Amino acid sequence: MRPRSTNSITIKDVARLAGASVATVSGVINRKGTASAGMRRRVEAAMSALDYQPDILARGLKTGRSRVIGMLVPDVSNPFFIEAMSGVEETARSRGYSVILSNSNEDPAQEQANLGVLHSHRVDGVVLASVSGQAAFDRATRRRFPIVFIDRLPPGRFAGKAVIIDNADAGYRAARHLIGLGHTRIAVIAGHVELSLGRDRVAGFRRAMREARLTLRDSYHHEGDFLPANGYAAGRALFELAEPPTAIFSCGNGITLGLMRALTEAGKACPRDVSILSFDDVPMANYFHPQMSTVAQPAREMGREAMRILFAALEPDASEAKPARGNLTVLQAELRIRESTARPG
Amino acid sequence: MRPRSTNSITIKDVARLAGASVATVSGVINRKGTASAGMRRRVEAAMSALDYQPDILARGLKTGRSRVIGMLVPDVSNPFFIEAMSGVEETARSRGYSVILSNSNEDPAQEQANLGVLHSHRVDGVVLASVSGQAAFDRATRRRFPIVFIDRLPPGRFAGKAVIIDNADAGYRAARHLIGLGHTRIAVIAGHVELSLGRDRVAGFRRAMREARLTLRDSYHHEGDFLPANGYAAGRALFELAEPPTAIFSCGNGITLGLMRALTEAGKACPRDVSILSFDDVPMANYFHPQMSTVAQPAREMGREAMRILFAALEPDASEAKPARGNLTVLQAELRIRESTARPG
DNA sequence: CTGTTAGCGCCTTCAA
DNA sequence: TTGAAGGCGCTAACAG
Repeated sequence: MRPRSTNSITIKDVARLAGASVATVSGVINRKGTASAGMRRRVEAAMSALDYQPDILARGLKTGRSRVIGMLVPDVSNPFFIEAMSGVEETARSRGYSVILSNSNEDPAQEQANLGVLHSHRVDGVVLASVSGQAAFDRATRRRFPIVFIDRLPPGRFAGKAVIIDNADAGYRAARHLIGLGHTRIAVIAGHVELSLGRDRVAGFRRAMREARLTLRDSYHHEGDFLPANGYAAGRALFELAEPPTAIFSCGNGITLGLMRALTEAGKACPRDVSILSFDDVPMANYFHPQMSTVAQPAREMGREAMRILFAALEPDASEAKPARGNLTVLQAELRIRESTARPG
Repeated sequence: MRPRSTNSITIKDVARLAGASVATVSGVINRKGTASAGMRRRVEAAMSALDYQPDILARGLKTGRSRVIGMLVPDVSNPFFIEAMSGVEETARSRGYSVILSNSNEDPAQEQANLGVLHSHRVDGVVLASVSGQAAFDRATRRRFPIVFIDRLPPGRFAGKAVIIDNADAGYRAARHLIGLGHTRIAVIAGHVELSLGRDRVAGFRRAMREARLTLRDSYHHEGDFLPANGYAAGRALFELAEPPTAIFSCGNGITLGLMRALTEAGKACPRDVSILSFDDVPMANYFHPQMSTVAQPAREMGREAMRILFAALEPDASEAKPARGNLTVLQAELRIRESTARPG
């Protein structure tokens, strides 16, 4: 066995240099306030002289807490998850935690495996954007670390904690905006309708249509996943219609990308020929043309909130304990109207 | 002290259920091949029955290896780093390692702090896109974990490992492309010229200009950082010139974003009024207009390569040991010509 | 106020 | 082929 690198300095080295015992050193590290001022100063001097860093692994072995939390997302290149991750990381670090980022590649098996790895690392908690809701949740439950779901709710009965947005409302308001502009031929490109988030967006959308006594023709309704390919295929089909829609609601940023390409290839212009309302506000997209009108999810805030909930479970005694809300934290999406939506030609 | 969650199952539980000793179980976990076939089967059955996951922290304490590597970048929302990180994560996972992602926010102090945290977590190695080259490297050296630098080279004498691209060549080819198109009034918006990567891009660019007997006017040369604000400011200045450039070389994707906004506000069209050649190929950008001609860095490959180098240092005996190259791995950028560059009006 | 010490879960000699 | 025991660095009793 290869020993730990020999020049790694331990609490013993600090104790020796400071002329104290390891317990004393440990005490000042953890601010137990049980050491005299003089002693504390000597210990602190020794620590910085040696450039000592406590071994969190060893500490974790003793305390049962690793000070690491895991974040597991389906797609690390999706700006939405990046933004959420950024919120998680920022909040975690402010409390002295680190984040292991894990990618499930939209693959349930991968998700299972990664959950196992996170367990192996004894993460104190996990923020999970799940691919395969139910299964993951069952296993996760057994594994016994707190999980906060984000963005996607596991199907079926769900008793865990989650931070999501009100997708039905978001879909509803999206439709209202388009309808208010005067559109009647409105299409929707949905993502995974097996996921509640996918279903809800469409449901809210349909409700607004119904209220306005508008019908959503079958040919104006596409389903699939959240990837550009889906948006592209749907866009092509839509633009080839004898009577194409004058407005399209795209349920995800990936879908929108594919849709934009289809639009270009069809020789159409947005919003002149067709209005496009997208989900997810991708900062970068606002530098290009047309600047997208979007239903913006507070991604970073979702990450922060998920961490707050996790901490509440991890450190129930922490001062800023939140009043115990329900298990579901529902954030509101926000309509951001820019250039891509306009009155019908 | 709160004990480790009581239902966490250990190697002892597995040994008991399998009717073996912990040493035997440890042997089959680590494939030492020292247990009988029957025993091995019993142990494996017990492990899966109990859904046992070895405690990597405890293992690390013993072996001195955490099976975690750290990745520290200046800006997690920059697609370039995301892409690189993705390559790192993928390669790490394939070898049984996890990745702690850390954000220095372009702040040297933050970088120092995070390096300390990573050390505390006893990461086996670090992939670092450094903000403050020299200082970070000094401290890092003392900390004694292998570091592979990526993208940015620390200034001054540098003896560590790094994966970068040939920035001078990239700048050279960028200029050649614009010159070949017939442009003579060519501007460049540089990033941090304190960083070698920033300097080199401009140097290569200038060389090509010189060779073509073209001059780079002072008013056509802007410096700053890699953020959109810089691109925006430079763009405004450029477009207000009595004789504005017909082509602009932007040294980073962030710069390009700001530049595009300035372009729009100036009422100009690309490439009709001005050609724009950008650094960094951001996949998303190709769905918008105009599709960007770019000098594409192999970001994901840089991440992968950095991990390979790290593994070579971590596990020198691994079969796929690379022939010992120098410390610097230089990848080539690739010119991807799309719509944003054309012959001058 | 400070020192001694028993483990946390695991891996690895060393004996049997 | 298997079992017993020590110790990695740290924290928290418990003694002094």
